[in-house]
Amino acid sequence: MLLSKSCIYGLRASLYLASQKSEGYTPIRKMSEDLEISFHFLTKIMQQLTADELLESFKGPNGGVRLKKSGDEITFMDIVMAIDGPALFTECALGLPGCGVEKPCPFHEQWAETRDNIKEMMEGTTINELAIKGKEENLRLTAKGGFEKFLQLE
Amino acid sequence: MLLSKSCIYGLRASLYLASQKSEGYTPIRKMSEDLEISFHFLTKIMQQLTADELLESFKGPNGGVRLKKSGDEITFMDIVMAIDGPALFTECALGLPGCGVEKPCPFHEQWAETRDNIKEMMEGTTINELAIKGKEENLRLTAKGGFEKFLQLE
DNA sequence: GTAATTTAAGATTAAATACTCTTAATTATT
DNA sequence: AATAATTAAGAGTATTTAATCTTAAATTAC
Repeated sequence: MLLSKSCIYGLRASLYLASQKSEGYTPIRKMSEDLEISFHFLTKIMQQLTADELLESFKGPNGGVRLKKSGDEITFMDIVMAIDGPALFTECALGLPGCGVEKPCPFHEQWAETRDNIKEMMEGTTINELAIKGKEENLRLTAKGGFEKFLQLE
Repeated sequence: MLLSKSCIYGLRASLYLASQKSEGYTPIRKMSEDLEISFHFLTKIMQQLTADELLESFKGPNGGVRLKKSGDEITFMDIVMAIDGPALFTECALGLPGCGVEKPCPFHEQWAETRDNIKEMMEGTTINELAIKGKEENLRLTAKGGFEKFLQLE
């Protein structure tokens, strides 16, 4: 699996937040229901993103979480790094410690090129870009429902 | 993590076998010592590759495992598919079931392109190619030692 | 200031992956 | 035939990841 479950949920939740019209906070309970993710598990993931300054949170009635910066300034990679960390982009595909240009494994060359492609793709993709695409084409963020399900009416 | 530990060990062991000069069987015990992989765990992985017809085995004295085909005909992808299966190349990066051209997620386009690159790279890399490179440049298959450690003298 | 709403944090449980141990089956050597 | 060397297979344990439960802290509204 490329990304952990936590990371996948964090990405879905970030797209959800980027698609919200209102500037206000969105309660995690509502997100967990819309996205069909366990509330407590999602809460932990939102805490990680909040600790990493990608989100900000507010306690109490009308509280919740929201993006701390514009969705244009948050990349797919930002979320991946915050939750899964850099391992995917630094570690040897054959699991050898310290594999790199100085002490490569036989597969290093191929993997270094490929993972740089993955990296560039993730760095070049913003969550706003994905959220806009999702809204325009009514794409999915859950097993079933379309995107419109998440658009906050005001 | 891109590949499971089992898959990583399976790949290292396959490169090891591809680098052997002799046509004979190599005992898993010896491989496990050279590659610093637990004997029983490696045995299970070798069983998987044998069941998938990538290796063949022989019991008893002078027994062991060896490549069933030439290392030129076994790709990196063959080993990955035998051990980790196709999930990496078929599943949605956001974990949505049934994500594809008909019912895509917002990230589908980017991921489909990237994973096709990974796929092509793995399909286009043979274990012989990597074994030869490893021998010529004395690269590593373990945390410490160089490749020469594995070359069977005869 | 009390109750309701919400995130934060820690403890616990469940499931998946990684690894180990034991026994059985096969083959070669003597 | 007996012994040793080896893979096969299944059961068992440990570690990691995923998910749940409980309590605390902050904030709002009445």
